[in-house]
Amino acid sequence: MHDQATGLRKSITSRKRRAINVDLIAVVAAVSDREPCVLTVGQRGSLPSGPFEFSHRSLQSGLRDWVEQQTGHPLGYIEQLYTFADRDRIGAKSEQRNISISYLALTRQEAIAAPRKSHWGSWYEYFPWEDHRSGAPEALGLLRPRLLAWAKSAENAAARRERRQRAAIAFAFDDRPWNEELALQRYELLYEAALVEEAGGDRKSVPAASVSGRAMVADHRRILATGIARLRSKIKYRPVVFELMRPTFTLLQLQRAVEALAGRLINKPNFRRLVEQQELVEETGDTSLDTGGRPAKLYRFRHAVLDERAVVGTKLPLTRS
Amino acid sequence: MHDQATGLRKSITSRKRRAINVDLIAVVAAVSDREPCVLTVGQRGSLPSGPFEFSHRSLQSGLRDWVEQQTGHPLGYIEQLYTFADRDRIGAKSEQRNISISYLALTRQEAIAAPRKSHWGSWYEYFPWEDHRSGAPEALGLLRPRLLAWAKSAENAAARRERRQRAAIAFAFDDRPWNEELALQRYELLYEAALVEEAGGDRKSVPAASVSGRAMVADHRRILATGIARLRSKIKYRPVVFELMRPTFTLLQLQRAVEALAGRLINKPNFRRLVEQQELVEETGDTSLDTGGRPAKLYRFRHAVLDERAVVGTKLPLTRS
DNA sequence: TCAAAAGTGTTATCCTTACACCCATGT
DNA sequence: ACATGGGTGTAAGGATAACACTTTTGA
Repeated sequence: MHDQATGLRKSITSRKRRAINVDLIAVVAAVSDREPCVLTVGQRGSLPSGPFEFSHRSLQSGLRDWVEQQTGHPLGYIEQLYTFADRDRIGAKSEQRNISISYLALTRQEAIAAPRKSHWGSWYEYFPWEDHRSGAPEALGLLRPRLLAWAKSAENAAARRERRQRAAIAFAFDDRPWNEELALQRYELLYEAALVEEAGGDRKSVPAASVSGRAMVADHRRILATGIARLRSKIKYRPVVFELMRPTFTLLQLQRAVEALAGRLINKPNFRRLVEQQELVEETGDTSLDTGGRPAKLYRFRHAVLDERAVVGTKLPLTRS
Repeated sequence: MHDQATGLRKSITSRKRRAINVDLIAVVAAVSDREPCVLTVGQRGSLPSGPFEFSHRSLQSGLRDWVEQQTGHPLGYIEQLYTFADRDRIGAKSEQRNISISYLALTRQEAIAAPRKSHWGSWYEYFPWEDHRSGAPEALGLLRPRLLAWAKSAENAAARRERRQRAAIAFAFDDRPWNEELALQRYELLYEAALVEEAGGDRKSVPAASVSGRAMVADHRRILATGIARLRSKIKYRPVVFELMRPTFTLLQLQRAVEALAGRLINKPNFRRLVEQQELVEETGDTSLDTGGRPAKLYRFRHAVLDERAVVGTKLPLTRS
């Protein structure tokens, strides 16, 4: 049933075989304990994906089918990320045009039915420089001189200054503030500077995986970076975190989840006020005892807010540091 | 050169003819004097569009090619809007799958080379309820009872309440604040309530065009609504208005442009402070005499801001009303 | 008793909003 | 003189950020 569309790839228009293939690809995110995770398939780190086919009722349902088939994981919240095209030369007589439509999906990790060959990995295995919850990560310090060297290696003064400035903004050099939403720009910069494996070139120029992060197949890591950046900006103005939470949770659990996504720490009292004042949650009446300290009130998401207003925000009270 | 890919549409996999067609479609926006405009082609109101083809170097360059070919208009700033799929039944033996990748493009109206069969029309011809610069528009008052009637006509009490509430939020009933960013939700609601021509059904249920707006081909008006909503939210946190301005401009001209896009009035002193304090512009040293009053300083956009920081905002100091 | 986490209160600061007012030009 | 638009100053109110502090449990 799933390969009705493959005939398309065999159509011939001239001497060269030409085909347009439409792929659906998903960044499936969850938060486990305090770690933000992404779902991959296979050994080499691929995001779940598959061709859009005639049997699919819609793009989203096609995506759901593929992810469920490849990982056994049903998807809840889905939003589109970006569509891009690549021209792959497969052989001398064959040229393939790939259109990839990428999505961000949010779930809870325990909702896994049958893991099959799928794997949950922390975001920060792929992007070690993105986790600032315990201060600036070591990877960032090790990347800094290499980025500066890359900037210096530009041809003329203008290009050097421009590279230097882009790196400084994205990676918060010279006492600039860290901006967690620039995850995509940072990956792109590292790619340009050939500091990640996917950029090709000689292996020796790429730092160890603990610094440059785990590579993924093709441009999947770039798509993951897109998803992370999107989610980090979205949690600030839409109540999407709740898609990642269990039905009931404590406020600190909620805070830890947001911190995991943002890769930064949040001021506790201010975060609680923000959440409560926006009426995003309501008490269940129960308390959780397994907190390690004083029992905490349990809350649930007030789904009604989605109807009540065009929600404007869950802004983050980030700590200055 | 442009029809190499059409062979794809003829590939046959079973008894039915099946084809996947990838279309590129553009919302091309400009601001003329005080009116936000969109570029259409043909008599019936179509957005410029065409199939993505093998000869195109990329999706964006394919889009540029089509728009330039159909309207004679070169594009500057482009951003992707959304990708969606539709299943069109063309005949008994033929089924067509259409994937449309939509874009928002910004230009200056005077940049037109040769208008051909293209036409600039005001946004508010298509969406008369969206222009609140002279207070709540008449169309809104006329749509209100029909939306309420639609809400009342739902099957059960829960559905009635839900429709009522959605309409109230989107259209600012019951003294709710008007939110210009909900342009898409408003169009979708009117479509659902069969108050726009595209929804089909009997013509009599649709109000006059001065109330329900000018229809467009297929789902083009929906795509236009998507573009408007995106632009209205984007001007608040990225300096994209400048793509629509002449190289030099007065601050009031800039303000009028933003007001045209937002469909709302802005407080003058606060707007000026905002723009200046964010260092988005610099004086040219010249002044404009054709203002009808005291000569105004001319400014130009400081392109450097794009490099200096990950620009966070041009928030709008909207007036309360 | 102490550690750990829950939870509250207060203050300084900045940004937004509203509004009042003066300036320079053409008719 | 006055209409039109350019341009500045200020003050109230709300949101944010920082931090000090109390409460309740388990070990």
